[in-house]
Amino acid sequence: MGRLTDLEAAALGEFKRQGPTTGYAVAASFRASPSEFWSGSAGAVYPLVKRLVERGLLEAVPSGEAQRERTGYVITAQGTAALHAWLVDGERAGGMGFDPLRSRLIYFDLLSRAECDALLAQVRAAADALARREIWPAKPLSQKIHAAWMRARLSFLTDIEQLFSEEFSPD
Amino acid sequence: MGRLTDLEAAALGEFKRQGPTTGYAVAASFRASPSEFWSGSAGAVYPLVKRLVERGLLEAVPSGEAQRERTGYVITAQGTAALHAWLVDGERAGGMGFDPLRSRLIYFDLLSRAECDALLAQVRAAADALARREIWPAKPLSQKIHAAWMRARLSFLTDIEQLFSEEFSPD
DNA sequence: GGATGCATGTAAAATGTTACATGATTTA
DNA sequence: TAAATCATGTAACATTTTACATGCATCC
Repeated sequence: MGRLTDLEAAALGEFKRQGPTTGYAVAASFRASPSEFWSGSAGAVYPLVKRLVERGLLEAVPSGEAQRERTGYVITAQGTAALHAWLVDGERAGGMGFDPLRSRLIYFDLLSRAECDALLAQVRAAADALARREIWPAKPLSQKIHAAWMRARLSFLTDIEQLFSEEFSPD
Repeated sequence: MGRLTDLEAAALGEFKRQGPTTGYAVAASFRASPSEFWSGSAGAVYPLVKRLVERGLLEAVPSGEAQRERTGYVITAQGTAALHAWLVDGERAGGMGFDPLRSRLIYFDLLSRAECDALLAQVRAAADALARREIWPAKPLSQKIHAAWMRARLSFLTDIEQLFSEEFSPD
């Protein structure tokens, strides 16, 4: 048993979504993510797929007559159940997660105003670029979720800029 | 050389903030974080401190006459430089990070409307609780940053609820 | 014919989790 | 005096990164 890690769940989700597909394709999906959190490295994905097969959550499908080395996998009923349990886990879904800017802001008092301004400007530029980015899978709803996230992130940035300009200004 | 990981940087930041202090105290700070990302487990922190000392970023301070076993550490000039470099790294600061709800929403089509509503309700309850939470360190600015983040997260949630109610309603 | 992409994997190293183990001190 | 907190650490295990290695197929 044991709960799925986020990576395991995401991999199962991709196998579910993409039907019988390869570890390579799932790794590529991870690499295509706008989040730095999903490296999609071979060293992470292939052993992961192996473990999921051993645990009965994924199943290899026999390749008809393969001209090229290639193993397709599908999610099993057990795998779907495990993925579903991960999906509806409200406790974990309600966590704060990780944000690389938020982590830094805690120590913002070690920066000068100029450094702080420069940092926020770079983050805003990155956020603008991410907001414009087409995400994968190219489904309208996914794009809307991404847009909603980026909107929230930009409004956070605006609040922070406001907060810091007050902080630095003489009062 | 090598860039600092986020955990290394956060540890250095805490040693910097708390002055000569123990690994135990820094671990406790991590555990006090509202984010599930900072476990503050002994097995993570003590080996980390050891590595940071070996790399010359942290330095043990001789304890006067210690009644209890206890090693205090301070950040070195090199450590401060490394922490600073991490802080102003706009490229990393501009990343999307990890959000446990966002990760799940990608696979939202595997859920029924009722499950989806239940999940979002739980996440909203968690976000409300987090928004009210006093964070550590109890500095007004930290609290304001936390509040700004939670505001952004709640506005994201509202957008998502709106989006999904449109998605589920017959059109 | 060479670059790129598809496809799989491993090996070494680093990192982190979980659980255990110890013992002093402080508080109720 | 019992429980909680301070304080340090290790051992086994799981996971992930980085880098290497291979070979086929396709595109230019």
